[in-house]
Amino acid sequence: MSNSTPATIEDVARIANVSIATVSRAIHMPEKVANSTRLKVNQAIAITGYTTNAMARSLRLGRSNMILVVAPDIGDPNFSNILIGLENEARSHGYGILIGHTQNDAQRGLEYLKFLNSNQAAGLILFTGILPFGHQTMTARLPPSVGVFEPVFNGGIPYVGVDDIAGARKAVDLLIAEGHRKIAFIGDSRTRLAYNRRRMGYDAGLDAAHIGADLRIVFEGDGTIESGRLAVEQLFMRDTLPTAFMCVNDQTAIGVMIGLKARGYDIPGDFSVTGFDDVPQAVFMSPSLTTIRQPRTAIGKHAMSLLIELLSDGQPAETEILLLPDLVVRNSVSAPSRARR
Amino acid sequence: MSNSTPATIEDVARIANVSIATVSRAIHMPEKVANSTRLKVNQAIAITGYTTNAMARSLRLGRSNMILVVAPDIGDPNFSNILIGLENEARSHGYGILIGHTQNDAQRGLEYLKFLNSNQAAGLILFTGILPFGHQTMTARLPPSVGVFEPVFNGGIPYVGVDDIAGARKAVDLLIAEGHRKIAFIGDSRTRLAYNRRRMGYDAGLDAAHIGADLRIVFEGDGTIESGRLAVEQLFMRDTLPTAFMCVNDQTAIGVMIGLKARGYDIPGDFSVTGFDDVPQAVFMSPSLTTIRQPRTAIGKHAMSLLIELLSDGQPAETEILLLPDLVVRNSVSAPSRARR
DNA sequence: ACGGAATATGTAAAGGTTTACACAACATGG
DNA sequence: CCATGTTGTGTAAACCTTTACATATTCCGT
Repeated sequence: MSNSTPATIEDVARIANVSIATVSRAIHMPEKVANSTRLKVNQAIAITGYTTNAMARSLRLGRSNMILVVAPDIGDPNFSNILIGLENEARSHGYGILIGHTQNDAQRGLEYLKFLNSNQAAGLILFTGILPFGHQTMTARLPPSVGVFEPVFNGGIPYVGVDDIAGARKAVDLLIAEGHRKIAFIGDSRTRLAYNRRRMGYDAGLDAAHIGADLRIVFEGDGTIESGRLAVEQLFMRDTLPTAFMCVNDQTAIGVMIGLKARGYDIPGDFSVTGFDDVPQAVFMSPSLTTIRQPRTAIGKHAMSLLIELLSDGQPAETEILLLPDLVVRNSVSAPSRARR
Repeated sequence: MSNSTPATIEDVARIANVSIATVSRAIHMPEKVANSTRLKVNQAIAITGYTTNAMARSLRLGRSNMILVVAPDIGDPNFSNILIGLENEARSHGYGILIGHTQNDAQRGLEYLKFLNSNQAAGLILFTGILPFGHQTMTARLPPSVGVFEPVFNGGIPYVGVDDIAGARKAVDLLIAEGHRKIAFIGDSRTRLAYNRRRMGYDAGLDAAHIGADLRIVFEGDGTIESGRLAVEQLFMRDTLPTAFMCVNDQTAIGVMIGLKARGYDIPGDFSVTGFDDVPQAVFMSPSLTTIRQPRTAIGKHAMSLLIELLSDGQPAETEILLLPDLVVRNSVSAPSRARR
């Protein structure tokens, strides 16, 4: 019993006095075996401590019960909570997850492609634009896949993301409600889908409040803290100062806050600032950052359940799932100071 | 060639005009096959795009090339960088990693134990005290394992951690060098190894400077932000105020800073504060937190390489690897104010 | 009571790999 | 030139599971 080698289905069959086929059926199609038999088998399983050898099973079935999650950066604070969502959902459907990170290295990506080709994963969860998918040959063999945050190719692969437009709209609406009319938008790269969508939310919000767009206070950058700080510097060299900064992400917002504080301004007394993402440190900033929270765990959950659906049906129910992000009100926003209003 | 089903060893054998055994040998024991044959096989592999079916291989070999990493909390900011270290090392030795998190739930832990029993992982990386390892029967079947941060059982399983004593010593030495003599120690639970070790570093540092221990300024807590804040409150109810707070971890230090700021004190003007861990937000605090940095990536790397060694040799070269953490000097420490010195 | 369906179980093949063993070819030393 | 060793390759078994097919049993309606 406390043998060193794990029990096989044969051990169970011998003890239950049935064939191995019956044991397999008792486990996977319980309704197909007689009650009495099922009982015997279950007892034998309890005695032996038998667990199905996943490798043999996968080999026979031609697919594994593992799902590969490939992300560019495991250390990204956005990642871990999504992972939790992914993992919970996967486990509850009998799948395990396997994590790979490419560090944006094409070589790495290729390795994972190989991995997939050797049938080691039944499905793939793909974070924003990672794999060197130029290779048409490779993509042909890709297992069922789901993207996270942004669509992966032109076609085919469904994805789960966040409704950036609606999220950005919440931020800009808050600022407008507080009385701001001159709201700067500090973005990252125009090549990024998130930028364009959040910008659309920003534009729509201004439009709805009949505030004309002012391109002098709209910036591009690269989404880093430094890029936020730089945007502030540039703004102060011009003549049109905003009363609020709406930032494309929290990193940028943090940079903006640093820049403003370095110039001796008070937040939110002199300027209001909003972010997007709600990274962990947002709450530790002083003032704590008002931002739009990515529903990370939910994103993970949805992405995985979409993939699992794909795995069984073959057809995606929908090709795009956009989750609604929440506004998290903290202390970086207030009414504009009379002086500069 | 661009077939939908992946190529098998048989396809390669047919094209190279050899037996499948030779193909296998050409791959895994290249020195055992003739040069000419190896060439033919390699060409055939290139043509077919063959990759070994990992499941079949694992089944045959009786072990997988996957390593399970079990952690209580994937979202822990300490975790991701360790993961990077683990993953890099694993991949470079042909292993993949597989992540499970228990969320401190015994049921979850049990599931992973089952997983291990079904031979799905060749080895195990275990973060601080996670699995419900009371079950002696279970532990008997555990694959080669390595702990991270703290030893897992009484015996047997080697681990990789950080030299807490030396790390704490660096912090206390810095404070002493700055001129502090009344240094509070804000700990978490005495049941935790890290607490005891860091406390030892603290004691040793005071001792070396011939400063008598003052138990009125030594606290226990639970390692959370709130617990740090609470310690400050308690201190102010007594009469013996320190000039510096040495905290068992960054969370506690953050709490201490919040508590002190809430009372209107300036850091480091009125009080100096040190942490331990260097969590990501440490640098974003104001003032930024002087702390002891966990060499996270290195910890991951060492843990994995120890495990891989175990996997091949069976015997651990050493049973404990302690890495030296670095002091990260930021802005939360200065000389004590004259008034309270 | 009989034919046929429904139910329950067993037999055996297949999935892709590694490796013990067998065998062939060839080299070496006497 | 034979005995022996070395080198390279092939054959076939084994790893553990699932499932198509065959077989045996039971049940039902007529």
